[in-house]
Amino acid sequence: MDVDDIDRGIVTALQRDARATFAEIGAEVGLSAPAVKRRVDRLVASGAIRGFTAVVDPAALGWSTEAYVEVSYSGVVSPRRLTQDLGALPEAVSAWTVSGAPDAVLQVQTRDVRHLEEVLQRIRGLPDVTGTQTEIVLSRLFQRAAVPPV
Amino acid sequence: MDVDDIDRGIVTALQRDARATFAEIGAEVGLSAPAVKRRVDRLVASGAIRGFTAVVDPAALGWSTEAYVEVSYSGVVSPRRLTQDLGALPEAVSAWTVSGAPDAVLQVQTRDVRHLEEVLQRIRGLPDVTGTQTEIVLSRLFQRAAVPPV
DNA sequence: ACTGAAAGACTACCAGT
DNA sequence: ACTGGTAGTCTTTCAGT
Repeated sequence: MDVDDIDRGIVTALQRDARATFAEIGAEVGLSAPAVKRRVDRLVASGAIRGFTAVVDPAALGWSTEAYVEVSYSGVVSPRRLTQDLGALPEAVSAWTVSGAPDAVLQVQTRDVRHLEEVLQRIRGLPDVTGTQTEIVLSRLFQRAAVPPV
Repeated sequence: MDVDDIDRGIVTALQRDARATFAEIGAEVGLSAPAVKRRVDRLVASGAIRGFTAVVDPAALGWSTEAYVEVSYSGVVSPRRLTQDLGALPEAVSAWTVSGAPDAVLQVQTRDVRHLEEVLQRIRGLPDVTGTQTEIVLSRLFQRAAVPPV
């Protein structure tokens, strides 16, 4: 599917405020509200837009500790298997494989350090996991949309 | 400010679909639409909800390469300074300080590996930066809301 | 792209605790 | 006083032309 400049403008507007009305977005990109809706529907259907979500302050909801955990496995582990095993952890926010030494990196959000410790024990208890290395986030400097605006 | 179970339910609903109507959210948590709107306004005003954003597939918009960059500085650098310097990079998605060796970790999204290389050179050119260590993301296993649902 | 019907948002006001 | 519900009005959305 091809994404043109108007589509990119719509995506930028929705990244800034996912609850903006179609009329507001239309005013920004020079389109009528129905035309915007059609494009948004198309972007969602094609998968370019995966969804719309609330950006939450974890601390305000009692989740004060965040960490990145590098997980090492013995032998070869498939991405599918990693997704299954690590995705089963409710505290896991995101996971990915990297070009470096660890087999996977995991971002976890926990209520406190004690809770983090408990999660780490659960990870180390997973089959074939040989070790973890954890970096606790001291402060989140900034956090913005995953795709730079046009 | 105190956040009760109904607030947590509203946040969960908005994390799942930030464009849900107040009536839909109300049906889920057992409240009328105006009552939901009042709570959402309060959650936004208090900062518990930072905003609403579209979740985008970077690859579909031509941003195919993602990496985590550990940045080392000479001497002591304040978080304010880090936010300023690293936040000035358009390709920077997020940055944070950690308990380990690097002074800051940076998540960057680029069009391709060549673009990433160019960003790394810009980072190494920042004042007092002594070095970087980069891990390219091979595959994103999963990505979910930053706060586990109730 | 325009129009009409349906749905949603928002404000004001009322009731119960 | 605080929290939620109801009603009325205005805007937005969406399926027809």
